[in-house]
Amino acid sequence: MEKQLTASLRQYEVFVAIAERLHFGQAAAHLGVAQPALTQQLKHLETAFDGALLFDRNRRRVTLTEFGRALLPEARALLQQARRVEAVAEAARTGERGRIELAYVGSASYAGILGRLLRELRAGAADVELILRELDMDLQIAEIVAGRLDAGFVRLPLSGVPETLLTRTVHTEDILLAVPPDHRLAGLPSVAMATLREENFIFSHLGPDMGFAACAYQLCADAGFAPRVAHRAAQFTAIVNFVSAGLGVAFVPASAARMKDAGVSFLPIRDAKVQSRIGLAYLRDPSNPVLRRLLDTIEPES
Amino acid sequence: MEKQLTASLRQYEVFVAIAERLHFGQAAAHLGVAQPALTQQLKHLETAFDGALLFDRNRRRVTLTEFGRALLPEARALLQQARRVEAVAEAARTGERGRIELAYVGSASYAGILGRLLRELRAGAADVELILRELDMDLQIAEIVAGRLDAGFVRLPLSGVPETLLTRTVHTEDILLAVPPDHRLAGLPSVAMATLREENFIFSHLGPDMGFAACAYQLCADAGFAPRVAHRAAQFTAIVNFVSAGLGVAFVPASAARMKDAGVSFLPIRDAKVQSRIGLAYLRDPSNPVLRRLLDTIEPES
DNA sequence: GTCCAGTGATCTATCTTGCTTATCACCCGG
DNA sequence: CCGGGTGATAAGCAAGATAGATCACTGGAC
Repeated sequence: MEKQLTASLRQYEVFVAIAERLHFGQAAAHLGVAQPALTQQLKHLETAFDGALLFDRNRRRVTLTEFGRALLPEARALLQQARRVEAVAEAARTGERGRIELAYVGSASYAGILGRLLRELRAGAADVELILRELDMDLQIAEIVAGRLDAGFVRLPLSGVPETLLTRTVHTEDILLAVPPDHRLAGLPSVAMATLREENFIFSHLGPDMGFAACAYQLCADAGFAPRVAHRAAQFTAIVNFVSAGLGVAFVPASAARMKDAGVSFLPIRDAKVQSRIGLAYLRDPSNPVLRRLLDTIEPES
Repeated sequence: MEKQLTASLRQYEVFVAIAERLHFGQAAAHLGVAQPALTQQLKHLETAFDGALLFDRNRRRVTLTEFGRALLPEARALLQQARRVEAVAEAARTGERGRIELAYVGSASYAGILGRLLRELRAGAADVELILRELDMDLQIAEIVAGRLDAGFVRLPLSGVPETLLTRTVHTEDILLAVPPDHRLAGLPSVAMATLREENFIFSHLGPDMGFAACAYQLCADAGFAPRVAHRAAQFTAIVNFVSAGLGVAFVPASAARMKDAGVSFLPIRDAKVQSRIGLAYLRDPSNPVLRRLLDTIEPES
């Protein structure tokens, strides 16, 4: 049980108010209380300091004692810090200040999500510490549900996740077909899904019901066939490498086409009815004010 | 009427205590109160912040929310400042810290008073601001009585001063006779008072009942004559100059003999029964803790 | 010298705050 | 399913804070 504080903020407030005016009545008016309250609070403060007087009260004139003069700057600093705490509290409460921990799937970084995120977070002169890491979407979901991660950018859709896990689309892009340099389709301005029925496909390692793979399967299903999956890879960089090596063709998000890798062609799909969406996944009713503010900023109509 | 503070030191104290242990019971024990008090105080603090929760209380485990985490360092700083105020108060109360305004008569500076004063004030790692000025003793007394000066070094004795003005002797020294180079006594190892009856004297401008002049008159009275005062001057430097010019002889404190001015001789007085004393003059029951401490330091038996 | 306006201190009643004890509600390990 | 551990809640009490009325003293006006 450590040493207790003996004086209260209120008492310092009274002390400083009197010291600034050297007049009990005016100080009382400033603090919005009756004058006897000041006499009493000040007396308590003096008692806390072993009875040492802070003011000489000559009935007619109030002056600081040397003791009071020595204490005044420290008391002012204390009040300033108290106001600062409350200001920080207000900022932290509204999410203008604080910490947020986010993750993103690798392919989100191609889409310019991260730069936009930083811009959103800094909006309104906010002072937010951002902790960011790349993580596969299945791990992200586990971390978010476990409360170890505030939110994460994933490829939609999700499936088989708790209903407390919500998502909000933040980016939508077309799906392109990546073909090797020597492929029969290479060089064409675009392709139709129907012509792909017999192709060998490189797919993500994730199942057919989540993320980008779900969109890819949907494209094929819309065209009336099931894709023949020749290989699987975890990242689009790897998938594009596979395509480059001639092992098959692959659906990739448009942003992944920036990788002009070894002559791989990225062809628009004329009759694609789905696009790939990147979304922010988070738990319903987030307790982190920074996340709440981010969600408000991203889509104010919520 | 400015913005009021909404939370008390106690509430921050409770918040920090809980945050440091993440356990209400242990925090309560640390603060020396029962556990429900913490629940209540914390709730008050949260209410003050618009109801934003500072902790997640899962019955089984208490964890800081992001909001609480953001607030914690500021709250710690606030408590630290509060402890600092109390430490400064303690130092100021005991006079280890603060300000003191002193004066001294010019002749006190010869006697090494000022260096000693500084040493006393710095004793015990004290942090004291010293404001020091040279001032004639009559002005010093007026300033001290008016409360514009904490204390002053003067030549004793005083007379005609309020009985609330006390003095404490801090230095005692012999009185010497200053004679011109061509004086009949110049070069003698010492003089007797009886041989000075017919001399012309240079005296201080102050009356015969105060300070050094009082001692000088006493010397003559003890020898059975009244000195013939040929000239008066305010400072001993001027007096010695007069002597040097051959206008007369003068009594001076031994410390003034350091001025080896133009061949003036300073002769011990064989039969002197009085010495000159420098004293610190101050008002009874000084309110300035630094002065109180100085008085204790100078003469602890008071 | 006397009086009066101004100002801080004091008194008292009332209301609020903070604490305590007792008890409840809930989680979790055995 | 039970029992230990933990935070929340409830009720009562003591201390603290405030308002309003009044007192007591100062210092200037005249």
